Amino acid sequence: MSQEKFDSTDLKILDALQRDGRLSNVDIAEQINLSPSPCLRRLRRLEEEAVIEGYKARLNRNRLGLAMTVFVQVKLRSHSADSVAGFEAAVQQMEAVVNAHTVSGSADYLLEVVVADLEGYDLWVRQIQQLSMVREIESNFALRAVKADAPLPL
Amino acid sequence: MSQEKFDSTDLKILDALQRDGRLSNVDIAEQINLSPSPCLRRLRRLEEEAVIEGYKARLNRNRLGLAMTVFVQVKLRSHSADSVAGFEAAVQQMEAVVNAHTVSGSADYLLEVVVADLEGYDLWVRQIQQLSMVREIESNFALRAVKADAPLPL
DNA sequence: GATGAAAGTTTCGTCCT
DNA sequence: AGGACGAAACTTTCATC
Repeated sequence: MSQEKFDSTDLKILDALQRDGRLSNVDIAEQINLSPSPCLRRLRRLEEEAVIEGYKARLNRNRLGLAMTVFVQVKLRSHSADSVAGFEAAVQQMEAVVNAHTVSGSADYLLEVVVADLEGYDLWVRQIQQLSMVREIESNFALRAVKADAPLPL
Repeated sequence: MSQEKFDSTDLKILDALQRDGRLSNVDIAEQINLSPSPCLRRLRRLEEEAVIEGYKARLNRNRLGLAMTVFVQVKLRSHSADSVAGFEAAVQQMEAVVNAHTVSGSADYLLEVVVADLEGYDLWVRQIQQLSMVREIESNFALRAVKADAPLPL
């Protein structure tokens, strides 16, 4: 499970791509002082082994009218398999939820919810409160992003 | 600030790219039933206007030995401009912090911290506790990801 | 906004060290 | 393992409708 399978060359490729996901193989190769052939072989291997899970464009939420990010702590009524599965399925269906983890501490889940405004948030809260397995939620509104989607420390 | 500047074609381009950041212009055009020329013009405009902030590879944290994600609530001793600026500069320097927001509620900041293991977490905690402006922290360990880095609801 | 052609890149198979 | 070469495919850019 650790990174023993990855040498420093692999890590350089991954680091380059997590900073600019549209780099071509030639550009990566140049950046890490390797010729394109072995660089492409490594890249394909990293993709096939799902070390690279995919690529995505980072969009500016504010510019898109999604001005409100809310972190929501959720406590369930019961931790039966049905409750857990039902809640998680519901969360996966909700497009406003962009991240969701089970967490240690007093809450069961921590969700990151993205909506346009307070009205959108109200609509979403009503949805989640209609889930019978939800006991309690606590919302913390993001006021300002200090650091967003930074690269992983490789 | 709202999305009045973006028509449904723009949104389709953005949605395609947030799901697959390596799509070529030709592929996007095909996917949204537009010819490549106007599609590329729109894409470049969206990049120049920073609606698209960048592109990144999504990496599998576990495969890279970064098995531990922790959400940390931080309270500052004071909210003077110096304290705030100092704390935020420190957070931006710390590679383990991949996300940081100021939030409403009892805490001042919510951080997402990525480390290899408990030892790495301990090292990071010591760093943050050495900052004089930090009054108190509360850590919630992510036990399992239910949804990670999902596309924005466009 | 669509089409088509030219120029430039990228990818990828193959072979060699 | 890394490096080199060439063919095929693709992308971008441009002119034109």
